[in-house]
Amino acid sequence: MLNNAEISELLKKARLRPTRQRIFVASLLFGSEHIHVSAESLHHKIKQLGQKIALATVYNCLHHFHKAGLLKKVNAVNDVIMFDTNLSYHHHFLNVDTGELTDIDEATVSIAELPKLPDGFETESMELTIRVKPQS
Amino acid sequence: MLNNAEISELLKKARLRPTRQRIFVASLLFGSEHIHVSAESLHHKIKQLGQKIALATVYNCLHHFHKAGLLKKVNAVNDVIMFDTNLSYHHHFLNVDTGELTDIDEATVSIAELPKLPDGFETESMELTIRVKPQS
DNA sequence: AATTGATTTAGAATGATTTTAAAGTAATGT
DNA sequence: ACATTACTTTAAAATCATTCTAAATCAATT
Ligand SMILES: [Mn+2]
Ligand SMILES: [Mn+2]
Ligand SMILES: [Zn+2]
Ligand SMILES: [Zn+2]
Repeated sequence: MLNNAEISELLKKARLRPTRQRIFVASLLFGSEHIHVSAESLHHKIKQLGQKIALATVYNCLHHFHKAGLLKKVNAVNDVIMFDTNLSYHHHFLNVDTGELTDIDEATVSIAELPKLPDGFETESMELTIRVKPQS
Repeated sequence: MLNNAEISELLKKARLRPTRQRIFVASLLFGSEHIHVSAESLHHKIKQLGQKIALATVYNCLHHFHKAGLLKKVNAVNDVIMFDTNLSYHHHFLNVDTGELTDIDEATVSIAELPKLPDGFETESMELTIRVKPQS
């Protein structure tokens, strides 16, 4: 629920030119509930809303937003890269049928022990994915 | 370290015809340490060993072995499907630079609490991936 | 308004995987 | 053994997500 001026401001702070396309994409991503999108899913949503932005631009946009720290890249699912507006450290349910991701409330998971890393390595990120499917 | 007769037996038990190609592929996968392979990496290894099996056959083989419960499919990494000869429930280090997977000893991780699943869903699998990179 | 460098875009290219369809082979019955 | 049958292998084409190319457009700056 941010207005265009606010979105422009947000983009400028991230050192991204507030272009027509970026403003529209950002309006779909930020300022409301956290969501998970792929380039394709976002492109579909844009078309549904009667706008026309090239698919390549959506890819560019998502990657730029990610580099700028506005989006988190989530483990690919079914060969599709998902981006997450929830930047905090958290885990996911993954619907294996649809590929849909749902955040897991971090308070409900606790990892008690962790193994030591291989020598000379450091952790980049850590994610628990619980793959779920409709009860059979 | 299985001989061809043992591998044939293993394939028959899995209701897979013990063809020349499957026997060779199985000999590379089973009977020694647990490994993680992609179709490409396995195909490379086969060529290195002076054998010639079509890449499509390697794909078919891995998928058949997976359906037969001989291999576990691990989350895709960098757009590449990895298969795991370690069938037990376990977690991985993922080298984000190379895509290489390493098993985490299950005894060194413990997940203390888990969230409740969405209604009508059941867990298919659960995996912790610790992405690691060379220390900077 | 002109310049400059970034951005957008359609379309081509890429790379992993899957599909097709034809040729080859394992299993089964005779 | 031989024939039959069903399954498997293979090269090549197709698919699909993503990236690249190069020309057109645009935002920011002078
Ligand atoms: Mn793919
Ligand atoms: Mn790809
Ligand atoms: Zn999330
Ligand atoms: Zn493993």
